Amino acid sequence: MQSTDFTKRLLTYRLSLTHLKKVGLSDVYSHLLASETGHSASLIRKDLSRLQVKGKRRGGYDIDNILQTINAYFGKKERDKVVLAGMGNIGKAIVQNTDFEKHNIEIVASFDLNPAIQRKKYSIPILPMEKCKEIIVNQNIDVAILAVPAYSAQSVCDQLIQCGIRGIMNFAPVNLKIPDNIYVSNVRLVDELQQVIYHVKQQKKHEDYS
Amino acid sequence: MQSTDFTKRLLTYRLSLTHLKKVGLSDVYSHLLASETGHSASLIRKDLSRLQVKGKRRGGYDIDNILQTINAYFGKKERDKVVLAGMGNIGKAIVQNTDFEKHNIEIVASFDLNPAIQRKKYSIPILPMEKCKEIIVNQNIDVAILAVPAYSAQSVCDQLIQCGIRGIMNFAPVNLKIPDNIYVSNVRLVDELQQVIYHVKQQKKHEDYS
DNA sequence: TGATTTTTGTGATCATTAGAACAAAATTTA
DNA sequence: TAAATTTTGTTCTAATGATCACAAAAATCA
Repeated sequence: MQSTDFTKRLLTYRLSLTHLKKVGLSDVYSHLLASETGHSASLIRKDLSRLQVKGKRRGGYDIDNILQTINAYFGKKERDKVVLAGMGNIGKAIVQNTDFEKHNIEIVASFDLNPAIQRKKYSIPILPMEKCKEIIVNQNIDVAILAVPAYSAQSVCDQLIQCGIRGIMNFAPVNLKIPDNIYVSNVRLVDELQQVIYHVKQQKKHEDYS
Repeated sequence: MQSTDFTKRLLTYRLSLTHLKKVGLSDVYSHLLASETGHSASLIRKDLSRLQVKGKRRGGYDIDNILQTINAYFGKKERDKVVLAGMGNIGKAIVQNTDFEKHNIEIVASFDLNPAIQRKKYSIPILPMEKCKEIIVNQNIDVAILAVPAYSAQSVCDQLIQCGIRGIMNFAPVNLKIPDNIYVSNVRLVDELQQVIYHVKQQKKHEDYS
């Protein structure tokens, strides 16, 4: 299973539209949204058409209408609950990141093997791994953030799936082995940076020839 | 400018291959690498062919050979240097993440407005924003990690570009306005998680119909 | 009112890319 | 040595997806 570009674009649109709304706009032309997001105007019109968002010819699209439709697309009626595994550097950063909360995503608990970390005070409960089944089953959680070290990633992943987790955002630099009804999104920070470095090098090389 | 799937796949291959090597293998079949990475065997053969990596018919590919070729592709002869802007939660997590170091990427310094953070001890120097030009120009840095709050992201981004930065890994949830010779990779943690949640919901919905 | 301009909405086209399929090579087995 | 098997390497095909281009609509202007 893999993510579509379409859903990714919608979230980009949402980001720009909330910004534009904050700045005071209530309507937007496909062309403006294009320059904000970096996607072409015609692609944006097609995406909106696919969402069945109607614009006014020569009047643009209603921002609130688009935003509501995008949120409906992602089924954001009630709060989404997730769990976190691993309270290392990345786990801490995630817990302290207020953006999840802003988008109505609640991290209900985190699991960590280290009892010292469990005793520290965070805004959410830090529990030993054994509690994971209890929380996931009782609170009916589908999605987990995996932020444990590489060496334990696969086994923690297996445990989470065992408990009923269906989707994982994985920060560990490993290619997880998973059944194909489980959705995994790999966040590879090093790879991402490596690609930026690569593209810059390429561009510089290209400039040298001109 | 945008990232290709090809380069992204190469890094996935690298990840699996280093793992397989560690486990004791020296050769690999396209089929095995396929099951490790989740890409199809024929696509992997095509990618390797494109890299001009030769395999032995019925003998598979030499792992070291692939790894060397991939590293050469990314120009990893010498150490790559980058700077970091922002020492909030994400900035700290990045500085403490040892994976960058492992891949021969050096974060040479971080910039932050807060003098209290500047005085704390980290493995790299934390400097006021004013020092940014000096560091970037003197050390000839091309790439920056942008981990500042959303409200200051655009202005810090502009400063970095002013100093000569050509590529940015951006963690701030904003669509940066940049000249089109600058490469930006957006790491949208909330969006990523939102997509996982979405796909799981979709799959569950789909199951209900069967 | 009629002409002109602006912007949406969509059909057609073009390009990219993944996968299927198969021939060539190499190794094993009988 | 000959047959069978396995795996690469590449061509062909199909599908996806983005852009182009233009018609329809709506608003402004003369």
